[in-house]
Amino acid sequence: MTVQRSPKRATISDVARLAGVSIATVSRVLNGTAPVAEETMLQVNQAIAALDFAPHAAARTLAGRRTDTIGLLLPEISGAFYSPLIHGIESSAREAGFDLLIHTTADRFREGGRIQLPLDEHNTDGLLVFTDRLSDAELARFHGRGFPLVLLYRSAPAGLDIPVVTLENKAGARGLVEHLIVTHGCRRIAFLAGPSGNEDSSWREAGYREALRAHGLDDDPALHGLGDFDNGRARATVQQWLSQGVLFDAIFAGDDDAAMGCIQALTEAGRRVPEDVAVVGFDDVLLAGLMIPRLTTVRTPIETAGRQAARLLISLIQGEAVEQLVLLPTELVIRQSCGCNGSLH
Amino acid sequence: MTVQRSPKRATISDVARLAGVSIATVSRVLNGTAPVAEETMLQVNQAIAALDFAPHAAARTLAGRRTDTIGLLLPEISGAFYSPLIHGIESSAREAGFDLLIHTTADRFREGGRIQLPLDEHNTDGLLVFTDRLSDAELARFHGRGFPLVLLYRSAPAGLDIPVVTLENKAGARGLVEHLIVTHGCRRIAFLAGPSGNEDSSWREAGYREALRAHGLDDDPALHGLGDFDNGRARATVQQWLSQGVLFDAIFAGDDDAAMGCIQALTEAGRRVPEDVAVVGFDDVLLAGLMIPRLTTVRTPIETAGRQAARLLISLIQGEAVEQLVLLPTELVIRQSCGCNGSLH
DNA sequence: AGGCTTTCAGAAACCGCTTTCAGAAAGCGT
DNA sequence: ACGCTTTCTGAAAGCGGTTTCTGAAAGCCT
Repeated sequence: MTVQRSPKRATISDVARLAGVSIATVSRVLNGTAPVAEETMLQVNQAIAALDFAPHAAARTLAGRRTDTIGLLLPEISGAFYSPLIHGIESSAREAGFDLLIHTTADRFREGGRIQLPLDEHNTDGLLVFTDRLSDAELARFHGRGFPLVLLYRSAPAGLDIPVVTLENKAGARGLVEHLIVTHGCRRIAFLAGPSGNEDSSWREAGYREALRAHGLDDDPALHGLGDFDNGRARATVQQWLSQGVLFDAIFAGDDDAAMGCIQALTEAGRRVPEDVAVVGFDDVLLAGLMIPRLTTVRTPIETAGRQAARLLISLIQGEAVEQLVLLPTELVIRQSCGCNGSLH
Repeated sequence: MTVQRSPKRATISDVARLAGVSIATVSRVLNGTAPVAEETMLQVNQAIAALDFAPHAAARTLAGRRTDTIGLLLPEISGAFYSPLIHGIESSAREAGFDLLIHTTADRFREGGRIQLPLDEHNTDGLLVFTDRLSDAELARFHGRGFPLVLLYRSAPAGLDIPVVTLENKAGARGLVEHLIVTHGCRRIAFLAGPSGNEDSSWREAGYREALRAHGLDDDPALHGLGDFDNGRARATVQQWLSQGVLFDAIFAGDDDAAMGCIQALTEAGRRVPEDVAVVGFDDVLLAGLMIPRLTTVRTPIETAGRQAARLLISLIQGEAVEQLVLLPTELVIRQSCGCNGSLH
C-alpha cells in the first residue's frame, strides 16, 4: 500500500544546506518576498537547479494558508458544451497562477452521513459552481464563512451577494425566434424546454414567448415539449408529436444537442429540414457548423463565460471587489437549418 | 491581498478539546486507523458535527504523504473529444476517492527558466499524460523517480515501462477497409492521414495497408493524402485529387471530421456518396449518425479509455502491478456512407 | 567618529494533521 | 493474587514550507 519513491525528494533544507544559507533565505528567493543579496540568490538558485528542487505544494499551502487552486463544481459532464467552458476556466486560472480542481457532482453529496463536501475550502481558495446540485443552504453556508464563490449559469439564492456569470439567453432566443417569424414566415413554432429548473431554459423560453407575443402569434401549449438539452430526449419528443399529428413549421429546440435530435427524428420520418420544418438550436457548439444541414443557432460565448467566471473568482480570492452580475451577449448565427442559404457551402 | 475568513475554521485541536480527548484520538476516529472505544468515538463525532469540522487537506497531505489527487495533462482542450474522456477519468477517480487536477499544456513549460513543471509529484500522486507536449526526457525523469504515470493514446518512450491505454486502431481500420473491399467491392481506396506523428493515424494506416494486402490490392501512393483529422484539410485534399483526375472508388478519411470534409468536397463536385464514392471515417462522433448520408465509421470507446487509464494509475499509486498495455476494442458501425442501408434509417 | 536607518540573513514559531512510542487500564489464565 | 496480553489513549515528533522577530553588517548624515 505504501509507495516507495526511490530517490527521496529534495526539500528546502537540502537546498539551504547546499547553498550554505538558512531555509528562510531559500524561501525568500523562491517567493521574492524579501530582498536577498544578488550573490546569495545565485547560490540558492544553483542549489535549486542542482537538486532539481521544487517546493512541496501541500507544505506551502499549510504554511501559507492558500492553495492557489480553484475548484469547479459541475454536474455529470457530457456533451460538447463543457470543453470550451473548462478550457476558458483553465486558461484564465493558469494565467493567474492557479490550478483547477474539477469535481462532477453525481448528486451523492453527503453520503454515509459525514458531511464530506467534495471540494471544500480546504482544497481550494474558491469555488466555481455550475451545478444546481449544490443547494441554496450549502451555498449559504460557504458564503457565510467568507469562502469565495462564483456562480455560472445560475442565479444566486435570494439575499446572498454571490457574483454570477451568465448569458443573455432571453435576448438571444427572442432574436432567433423572430428570425423564424420575420424572415421565414413561420407561424407554428414549437419549443423544447431544457431540464426542469434549468435557468438557461427558462430564459430562452421567456425569449421565445416574447417573440411570439411581439408578432401576435399564438402560444400554443401543444407546441411545448421536453428536449432536456439532450439528443435522445428531443428526438423522442418530436417522434411523438409526429405520430400524434401535431402540426408545426419550425422547432426551437432549446439547445443544439436537442436540435440534432429533432433533425434526426424529422429526417427519419421523411420530413425535410429546412424545407418542411425549420429547426434551430442554441449554443453554437462546434458540430453545429459541420452538420448537414448546417444549424442555425445562437452563439454563446461559452469559453468567455468560463474565462470571466474564473477571473471573477480569482479577484474575489485576492480580496478585490467584483461586479455581481456578468451578462454575456449572445449572437444570432444564421446557417441553413432555418431555411436560409439554401445551397451548399 | 490577504483574505480574512470570518469565523476561523475549526481544527482538529478544537474538536479534541470539545470532546475532551487528544488530537491523536480524533485522528483515529477520522481515519479508523486504530480501535477507539465506542463512547469516545461518539463524543468525537458529536464534537465534529458541532463544530462542522472537516480536516484540512493540505495538512493531511503533508503529514500523510499522499494527496489523493491525480493529475491529467492535456493539450489545449477543444473538440467534443475531451468531454467523455474527462468524464471517464473523473468518475473513475472519484470512485477510488481521488480528486482530479487538470492541466492543459499550452506548450509553455519551463518558462522563465525555473523548472516549474505545472503538475509535478507535489500536487498529485500520479499523472495521466495525454499530450505529446511532455518530452520523452521529462517522462523519463518522472518515471525514474518512481512517480506513477499512465499514458493515454501515445506509446511509452523506448525502455520505460510506463503503462499505456490506447485503442485498437489497427484492427478497427482493417475491419473498416475490409468491409469496403468485401461487401462493396471497392478496389481503389484512398487514405487520408492524420497529423504527422499522430500515433492513432499511423496505426489506422497500418490497418488500411493490412486490409489491402490481405485482399491482394495495390497500395497506390497516389491514393495517400493528408486529412489532418480536419474538415477543411480533408476537403482540400479531395478537391485537389478531383481536379487532378485521380481515380478512387472509396475514401478512408482517417477520422470522422475528415470524412465530413471529403463528403463536402465530393458533393460539391457532383459526385454522389456513396453511389460514386464510398466514404468512411473513424471515431463515431455524435454527428456521424446525424449527417446525410449517415457515416459508416468505427466506434472508439473514449470514455472507457479515460476510465481505464484512471483505474490503472490509481492501481499504480497503490503499489499494485498493472498491465503495461490496455488496448481497447473498437467496433465497426455500418451506416450509409459506405453503400449499405441505401434507404433511410 | 558616533548615532541612526537600511539591507540582508538566521532562529524559531507555527500551519493542522498523521503516526510512533509508550503507558494506563482492563481482561485472562492459572 | 500475579504476570501477561490486549485495548485504548495521550504526548510528542515530524511532514516541508512561510513568516515574524531579532540581530549583524553596512551605508549615511552631521
